[in-house]
Amino acid sequence: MAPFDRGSGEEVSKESLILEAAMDEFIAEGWGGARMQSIADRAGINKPLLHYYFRSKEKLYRETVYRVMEYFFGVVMGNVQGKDNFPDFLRSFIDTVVDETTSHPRIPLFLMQELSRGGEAIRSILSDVLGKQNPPVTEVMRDNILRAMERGEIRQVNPIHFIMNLIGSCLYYAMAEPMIMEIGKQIGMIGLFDKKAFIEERKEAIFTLLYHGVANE
Amino acid sequence: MAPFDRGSGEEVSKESLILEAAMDEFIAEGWGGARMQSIADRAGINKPLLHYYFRSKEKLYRETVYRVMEYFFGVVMGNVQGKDNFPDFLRSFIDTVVDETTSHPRIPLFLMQELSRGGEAIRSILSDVLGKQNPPVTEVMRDNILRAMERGEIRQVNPIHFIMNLIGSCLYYAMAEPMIMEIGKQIGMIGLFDKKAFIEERKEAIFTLLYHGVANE
DNA sequence: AAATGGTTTTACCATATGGTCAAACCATAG
DNA sequence: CTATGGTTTGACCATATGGTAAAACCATTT
Repeated sequence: MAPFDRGSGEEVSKESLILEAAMDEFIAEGWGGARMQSIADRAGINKPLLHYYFRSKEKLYRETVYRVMEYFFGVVMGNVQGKDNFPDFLRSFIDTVVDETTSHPRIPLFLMQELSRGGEAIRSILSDVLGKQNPPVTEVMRDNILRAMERGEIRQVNPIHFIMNLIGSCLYYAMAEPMIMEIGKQIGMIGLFDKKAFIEERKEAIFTLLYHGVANE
Repeated sequence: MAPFDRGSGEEVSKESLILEAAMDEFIAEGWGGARMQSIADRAGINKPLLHYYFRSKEKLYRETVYRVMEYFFGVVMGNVQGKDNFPDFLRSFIDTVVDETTSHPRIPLFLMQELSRGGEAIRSILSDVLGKQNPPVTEVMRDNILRAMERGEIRQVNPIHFIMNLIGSCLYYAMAEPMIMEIGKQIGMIGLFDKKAFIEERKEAIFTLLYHGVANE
């Protein structure tokens, strides 16, 4: 299911159509390169109608960022909460983020691109989105790590660094795929390429590395 | 030293000035949002002069991408080659990439942004840049990992996955700093903030996690 | 001094851009 | 049928964009 499908069967609301189109355009062209006309074209409508639904480019953009983050953090939350066992938690997070970003690689790239605009927007939106979850995913993750440390299951680590390593590892492939393929070819490490198998391998590799990295043997 | 300084003392060549300005602009606004006028302004020259030195926006852009990659891969190469001991190699790589990306966070964001345009350009440029190094950094890294595996110093791992986890971990903070700060605040994990100390902590955290992750205890 | 050749600037163009307005459309309610 | 109110459209505007032509500048050579 694509990020903005309202799910409810046949009819796709025009707003959703536009937001899907907007995301495609913004992610492909960047904020400054995105053209309202192109968004309209992608959505199969005309430009004035765009402005009818979303008054300005800025508003449409912010709404896009908001929905993307809400969607993404929602999915992660859904798969991560309730896992009170550290390996399960770790596996769920990795599986979710890797699967999600490889099937929608535009999402992390879009957010990164927004970060490269300075990060003001993302900061306020992030605080909005997290504020609406309770508890926020971020807290759930921190607590999982803290609890595992208390139980002596893992070494003492600073959760924020562990989380960064985890997220960085999970996002990198989807974001940098074209580079990875080139490097893989260069060093003869990627032969005939079965993407699905590679993704499974990837998830396993991340889990093994990070789990061994923190586990008290 | 900034990426494009020609180093040679007082005089800064006009090309370098322009490329610096171009990078600032492209990274802040994206390919489509970057304005030739802004680049000219940043460089303190006028627009026709821009076209005099770099015929078109496309050419200026490609040149920027090329130099950024050449610079970055060069720096990494310089610090990583000759480290035939695995922990040294790992430390050098982490130190280099973390320091480099935190002092020039625009670099990874710029490349990611280029990836979000589709990755065609980056693919061909990457193959160019790696082709001019001999051996290419990528091979040096792979070989370091393979040798450590042969020596039984580390577990059997797929080098390409290890490299991805390594790069992902090293890049993530610089790229996502505004998000991290927000999350850090949310989960009360970042107090009064000493950035320099945090960076050192970060490098240590990456090294410890990844080294324990692969080492044969 | 005159000529040369690289550099810099002024004035400009065709086109594309975000955005608007008023008219047209169209389903539903009275 | 007619009125209502949300939706859709064609025509349009002020402005900004990448790019160019040609003239002016200026240090060096002859």
